[in-house]
Parts: sequence; structure tokens; C-alpha cells
Amino acid sequence: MTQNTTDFYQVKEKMYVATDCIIFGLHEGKLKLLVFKRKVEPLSGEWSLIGSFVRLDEDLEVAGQRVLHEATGLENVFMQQLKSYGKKDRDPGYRCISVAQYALIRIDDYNEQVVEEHGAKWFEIDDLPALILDHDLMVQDALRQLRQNARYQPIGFELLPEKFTIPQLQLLYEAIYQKELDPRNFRKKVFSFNVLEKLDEKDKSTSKRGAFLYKFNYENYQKLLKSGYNFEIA
Amino acid sequence: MTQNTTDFYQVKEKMYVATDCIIFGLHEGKLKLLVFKRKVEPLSGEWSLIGSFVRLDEDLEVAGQRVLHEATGLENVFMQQLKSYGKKDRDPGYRCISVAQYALIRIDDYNEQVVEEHGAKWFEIDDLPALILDHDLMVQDALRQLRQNARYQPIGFELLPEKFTIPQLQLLYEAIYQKELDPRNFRKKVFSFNVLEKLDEKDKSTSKRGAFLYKFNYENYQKLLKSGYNFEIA
DNA sequence: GTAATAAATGTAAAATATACATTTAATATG
DNA sequence: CATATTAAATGTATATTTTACATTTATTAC
Repeated sequence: MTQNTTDFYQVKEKMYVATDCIIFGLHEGKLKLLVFKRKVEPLSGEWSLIGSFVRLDEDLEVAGQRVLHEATGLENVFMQQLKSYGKKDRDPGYRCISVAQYALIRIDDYNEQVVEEHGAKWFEIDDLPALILDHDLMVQDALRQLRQNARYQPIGFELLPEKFTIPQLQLLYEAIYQKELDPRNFRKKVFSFNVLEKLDEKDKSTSKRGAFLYKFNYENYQKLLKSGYNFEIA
Repeated sequence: MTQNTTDFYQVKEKMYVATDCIIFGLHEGKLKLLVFKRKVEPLSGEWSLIGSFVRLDEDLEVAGQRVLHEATGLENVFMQQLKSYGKKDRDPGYRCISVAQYALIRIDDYNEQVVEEHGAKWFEIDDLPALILDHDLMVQDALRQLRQNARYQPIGFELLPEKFTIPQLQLLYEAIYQKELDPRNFRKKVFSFNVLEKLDEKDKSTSKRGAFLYKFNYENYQKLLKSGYNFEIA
């Protein structure tokens, strides 16, 4: 499958810095990861995270946003640095340190065409293909950190549309933690944080009765954070 | 104070990767940070974290251990990656990404002489001098992460000698969280984790009665982690 | 108007966290 | 050797949080 790639290996006499993006999305209550079919040698045709070398005149975060933009067309996406991967043999071609950054996007917002154009595909989190190099490790680390961060930040809101219902929010957390939650207890908990604003609209796409839409109140969230509170949900 | 360093600035045509170490230690119940008086231009004479460029044939973690060893003489120290700092202008001399790693060491183990030789000094955490570049930021980030991690890992044990007393352990957590803890509740909590082994020895350095020494049981800790438990203390 | 469906809600029991004061072991001192 | 001194060690009652669990409600489709 993978052709002989020996030609592409080169002497490691220079240090490179790359950034790789772990792109999470939510679709129909499932947490997904965006992976790309690699188009260049070596390892052409293999599944991979999307990444790029960091430019000399470019901040690290800017590089992450650029990669994300080039790959998806999206801008100003929620993105957070995970950690850097620096085993000396992690990349057979270069001596390369990769700074992994993870992004959360709303799949509904997403221009599906751009995905196709880039040979990209959304995979469900528990059904991922093998990825090149140490990208599998990056994904596992990112998942762990996503779960961890979701305990203390309303990070999940990045994955939902601006207006969302409580059942949607619950599905999101169930997807992140891979565990069913009790709807009564879940509501109690999220309301207790005082960061949801109930709207006068309903979403009737999933039931006859319809579920009220809410939006997130960032001001109250900021207050909550300053008061040292833990946004622990699952 | 700082002399004119213009001579040292150079064209940024190459990417460098460095690692900087945030070295925490515990001494007399106080959490301290090891900082170094910089000996080379630019910014000679200023306080700084200790760091080094990462070598081409060196894993990132190995680079961290090397820096730590060169600076303190210690080996196999607990060390954890914090994050990478990559603003394009963060270092006026080079285009340099720095991977920050933080270490926890037992100041008693420590060869005080080596510290002096390197122009290093232990500062109390709430009385730090200004550091060069973005090192202040690194320290603040590291402190936040130390506090965060201490909630879920018995990270604090790295800062204590192999044998320690409960009051010592409590002082450590009080230093990390900068807050007084109730001795009865603290004991209940740490014992509930089942990771302490009581020894038949006492430490009588702080009281006539003496306090029993304990050691940490890594096996039980591993079990605890696998069962998904939270090692939350403060 | 009846059936169907997901949304919305409350309460009691269990577990956990908090607040708080006394006794104990060992040494030092007169 | 009796007493004073000191930090170590311990238990309990209360408040808070978490968990478990079943019914009613609003709306649409037939």
C-alpha cells in the first residue's frame, strides 16, 4: 500500500518546527475527528492530521489558525495548544518538533465541500483509522485533555451552534465522556452555573413538543471563573 | 543595568527550538522557584529560567533532563511538559520556539553548592524577581498547571523526601494552594486514597512526640488511577 | 379527539465535605 | 520523678452535594 519512501528521507541537519491540528467536531450527537488523506510523499495516501511548518514570521497560534483555515475555510476557531512532540525519531524525514493544537468546531457551520476537496473525512471518535507518525498519540492526548478541560471550562459550547437546547448540550457531554447522563440531574447541574439564557424560541426538529433554545452568557461565565468556581459537569 | 545589547540581535532566518525549565522546590514548608542569573549577552545579569537549545539528536524530554542536570547535578527528576511559547518576537535575538517543562525537586536532596556555582537562587513563589523575555508568563502558567495537576495526581510527593510525615504533606499542599487546611479533614482525605504506607519510624525534628513517617505506595496509586479516581485534595 | 413522543420537572436517600475541640505521646525542666 | 510543654493524632455532628428514580406536559400526526 505505502510505496517505498526511502528517497524522501534526508539527513537531519536542521531543526524544523511544525504544528499539527486535532480538529474535533460534533455531528448528530457524536464527537468526530477530521482527518486527511496525505497527498505528498513520504506516506502519501495514509490518514493523517493536518499540519504545516511554522513560518519564521508567524506566531505559533497564528500558524494553527492558518492551517485550520487552509484546511476548512473557517476563521477564528476555538483552538488550544495541547503539547509538543519531540522524539528525535518521530518523523523519519526531518528532525521536527511538532506543536499539537486542538480545535473544536461546529460541524453544521462547516462547508462540507472544502472537506472533500482536501481529501478529508470526519471519523467517529471510537472508529478512527490508524494515523501516520505519532498522530494517534496526539489524538489520544487531545481527547484526554478535551475531557479534562471540559470539566473546568464550558468548552463544549464551542461545539454547539449559538442557540442550542438542553438535550443537545447533554448529548454533547455524553459524546465527550462516552457515558449516559441523567436528564434531571444534568439540567440541575447546568442551570446551577447560571450561564444559560433561556430564549423564547423552540427547536422542534426532534420532537413534537419542541425543546426551548438557550444561549450561553459569557459575562456570567467570566464572573463564575473569577469566583474560582469549577464548571464540572460529568 | 542592562547594557546595550543591540550587537547581539541578528537576522531571523532560522528557526530554533529551546527548552526552558521551571524548577519548583519545597523548603521549610514554602514553595520555591529556582532562577538563574544570566551570564551571557544579551540580557546578561538578569534573572532567568534555565534553558538550552534542543539538540538535533536529542529527544525533547532528554533535553529537559540535560538542562536540569547541568544546572543542578540532579538526575531522573520528575518533569512534565507545560506548553510551548512561540510568539514570533518573544526573543529579540532568535526566532525561537521554547518548550517549557517544569520540574519538582526536593530541596533537601539538593546540592546547594551547585546552585551557587551557577549563579542560581531559590525565590519564594510570592516574592519572585522579574524574569527575562516571557519567562514570567511561563512561571505563572506553570504554577497554574501545578495546582491543577496536584488535584489529580499525587504530584506533591515528588517534592517531599521518600519518607515524610502527614504534617509535612499538609504543609506542602498548603504551600501549593496558598491556603490553610484542616488537619483532621486533611488526614481523612489522604488516607482515603489508600496510597500511604505507615512506617515504624518517627520524625522527631518538629515535636517531642514525633510524627510517624509514611511512604508512598506507587502500586496502589496505579490501581487508583486505573479505577478512574480523582486524587483531589485541596 | 386520541395516540404518540420527547421535554420538562421534584424528591428522597446516599455520599461527601465541612466545621470544630480534646486527648495523647514524648521530651524538657525544675 | 512529677509537671509543663508541644505538636501529633483522632471523632462526630451538620451541611452540602450527588445520585437514583417516575410522572406530567406540550405539541403534532393521524
